[in-house]
Amino acid sequence: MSLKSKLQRMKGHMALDSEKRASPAAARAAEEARGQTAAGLAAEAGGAGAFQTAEALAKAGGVLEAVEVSARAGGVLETAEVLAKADGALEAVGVSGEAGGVLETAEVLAKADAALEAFGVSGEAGGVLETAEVLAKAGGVLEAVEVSARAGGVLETVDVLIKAPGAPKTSEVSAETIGVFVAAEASTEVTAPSPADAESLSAIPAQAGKPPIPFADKWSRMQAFPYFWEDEHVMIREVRYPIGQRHGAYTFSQLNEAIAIWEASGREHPLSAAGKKADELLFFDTETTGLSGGAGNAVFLLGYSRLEGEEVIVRQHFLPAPYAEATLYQSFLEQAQKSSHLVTFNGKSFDWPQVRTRHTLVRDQVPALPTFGHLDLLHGARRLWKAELESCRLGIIEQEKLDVFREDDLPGFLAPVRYFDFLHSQDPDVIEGVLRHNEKDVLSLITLYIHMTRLLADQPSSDVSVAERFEIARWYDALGDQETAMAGYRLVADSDHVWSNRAKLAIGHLYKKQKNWQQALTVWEACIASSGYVPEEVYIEAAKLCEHQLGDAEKALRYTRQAYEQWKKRGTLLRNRTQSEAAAYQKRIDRLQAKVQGSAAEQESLLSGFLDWSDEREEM
DNA sequence: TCGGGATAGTAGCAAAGTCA
DNA sequence: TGACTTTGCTACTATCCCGA
Repeated sequence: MSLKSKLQRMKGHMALDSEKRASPAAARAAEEARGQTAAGLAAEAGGAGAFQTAEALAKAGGVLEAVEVSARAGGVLETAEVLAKADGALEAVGVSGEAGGVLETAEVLAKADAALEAFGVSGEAGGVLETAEVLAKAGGVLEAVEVSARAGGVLETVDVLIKAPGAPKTSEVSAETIGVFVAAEASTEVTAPSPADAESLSAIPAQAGKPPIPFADKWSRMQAFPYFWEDEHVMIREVRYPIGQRHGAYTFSQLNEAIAIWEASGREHPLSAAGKKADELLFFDTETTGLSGGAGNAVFLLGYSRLEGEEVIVRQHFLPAPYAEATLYQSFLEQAQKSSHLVTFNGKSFDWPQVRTRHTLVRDQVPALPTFGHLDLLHGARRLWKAELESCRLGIIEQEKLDVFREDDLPGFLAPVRYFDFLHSQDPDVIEGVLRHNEKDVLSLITLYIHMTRLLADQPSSDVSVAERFEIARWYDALGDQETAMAGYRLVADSDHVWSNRAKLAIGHLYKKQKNWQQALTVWEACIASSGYVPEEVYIEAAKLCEHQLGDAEKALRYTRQAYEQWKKRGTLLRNRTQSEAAAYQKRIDRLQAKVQGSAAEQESLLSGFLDWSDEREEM
């Protein structure tokens, strides 16, 4: 049975009246039994007759009442077993779940091939984790994820499923899940609001001539309101934080300090915000329906945070239906144009190209995208922490560097699943996890920017590791800021860190660029004299300097031989490289040898000439 | 899974200097 | 004068790895 038909079956169960499923005779029995239930069975529930009564009720079609009674009587497991056989699975789990017997019930139902329904309802009853574990063992992995996603227990479920024997990889689950939902989305209509939901529409004041917003009260509770344009609407969620609010290691107000730091430093740097105001920086992140890029991949959420006065405002523009893209961009551009620079994490490669691609499809209807400046923090983060962190994903950096710890965060790979589910149900509860995930992302971008600024500006109060200091110096070196690079390298060179000699090598290179040959040689010779590991490059650089700038071929030969000996000892796994490098060493040695011998012969010749001349004098 | 930006490494070239 | 070496630059390629 396909997931879609299972879901429809599930809905069908919910809608079916139990009497219609029972025979007319059974319906009459149920009427009688229910009368008894209401009148007297509750009182008897604690007695030994509860189970039998429940069985009778179940057979008579009074499933719901039967479970309620037997659950109170403590006979949940047995009742559920009977009910499962009686095709009353869905209701049984619902009630027994509320009665606290979720795990046992689900186990029974899983065996009765009613896994999906069991999980759906028990998940909603709060027993997601346990149920998922049971279902995973019962082989209902994919269904477990699908339904638990609806029940809001995604993270735990996935965790359980990954650990379950024979479970597919997370990515496989999500890929298959996405596929299922894409198919479902293509073939189903948006669910009409129930009478209860219709009632909730009044939460947002009715606007003349505007269509009603499904689940308006839920949107309202999530601080989201509709934005109408050209007969369509998108939802805009807005959350405000006081500027003094802390997010991880810093308060938002420290963004102003970060900008002041760049102003004061006078340094040219790709991450510099010198000359900009805080509200010109848009900390931006999107959520999309996939990773593959191209026009088939829609951006359904444009989120950003921005300092505005004494507040940080998170604003999220959400696409409630695929046909409202023009409205999405119209609403976004109205706000975004107030800023001049995007600050993103991998946004140069991912987010912004996606936005550009999708905007192209509606460019005739909406304003052009502004030509933003763009600070992409990914590449800087990688420069600083590539050697130190297992990965430079934002989540890892948050934990290791920013003191930001997320609780109950929705994994990014489930965002498309949730979105397709939303398109199906229009229920904002389904998408809330994605909005909160995005909100955290755009807030963490502020914290990350403050942190990186403080490191790069080498603030006295910032706790910079030696490794970070070296990478920062290397960055300034690459940017041509020799003074800042030199200062950083010196601190590392003077430390007892393993990278001390790497820093000395770099300092020598800087002196060499400045044509300060003697200083370069002094640094490299200090490196050679050190007790730590000396890269061969240091010997070779010293040799080049001695040969070409200082005219000391003998010293150059000595350093080249030292480098070659060390290189031979160290060895290498790459055969071709070994041969070519060995040949290069030998060639250099031969050339220097010839030079040394030549100069010795020349000296001898000069000396002999002098002696000849002396002899001549003496002869005179 | 894929696109793309950044980085590192390499190749090619011209210019300058040195040397036989 | 030509061969060789280094330097500095540009262009290209390979690799990494991040986003949902």
